[in-house]
Amino acid sequence: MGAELAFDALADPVRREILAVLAERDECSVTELVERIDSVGRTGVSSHLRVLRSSGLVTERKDGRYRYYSIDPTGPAREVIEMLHSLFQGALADAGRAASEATARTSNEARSA
Amino acid sequence: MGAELAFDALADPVRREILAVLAERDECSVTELVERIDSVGRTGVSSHLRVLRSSGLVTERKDGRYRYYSIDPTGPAREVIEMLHSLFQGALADAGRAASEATARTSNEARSA
DNA sequence: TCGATATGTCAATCATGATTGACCTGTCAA
DNA sequence: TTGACAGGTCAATCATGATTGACATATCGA
Repeated sequence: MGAELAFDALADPVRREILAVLAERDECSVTELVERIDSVGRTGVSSHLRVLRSSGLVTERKDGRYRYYSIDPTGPAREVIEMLHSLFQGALADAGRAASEATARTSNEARSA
Repeated sequence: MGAELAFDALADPVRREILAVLAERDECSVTELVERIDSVGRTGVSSHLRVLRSSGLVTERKDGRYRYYSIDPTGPAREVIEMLHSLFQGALADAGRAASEATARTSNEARSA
């Protein structure tokens, strides 16, 4: 449910760039973000922030005329990571088991870890 | 890099549905997938499989006239999960300290880093 | 060989989203 | 109060992608 919007939000490279900036700084005003992001202008950043906000990946704190954005890890972000684990970690376990069996039988390097 | 295509591939709900089917079955032919996926027709499934294939999230094994698809956890999938961790786990650690007693009832293996 | 099956590809259509300039609102500082 | 600043919203443009029917290719079975 929430993961739906989150996956969509994560698909855009500009939004991932915004998230990366927010990840290294604790909080960030919109102007700071605009200074950091070169690929789009202020309107674009604002538009992407709306998507990130409504997806639940970031939170907004209003203080005077500033709006401070920060990453919200308690929402769909966790859901997304758990979904990816359930999608890929099973096959990862299978691949690991198959690789160990293969290395046990024949010393053959088929997978690059 | 590889994660770029993977994030894009993961954004579509039909592709996530395909991945979910592949996650519960070990291998799957295209026809099996088409039977499982109702939202799009055979051409759509094939188109989505191409995106998933070129993103590195799935692998293809050809056998006669069948093509068996399976999840590839050794590629960008791992990269995506790691990137999401680096984006959200810092803030998650901060929030987790405050809610550590709340999450004590569920077994979390996130601490085994 | 011939027909049926499995699957990919192409072209066209259609919907969605990214980007931007212009404009509006609210807030601070003088 | 007024001007400057922070930020959102709107309408328009433009690019990208999702979907499908038609066609092509390859393989199996009779």
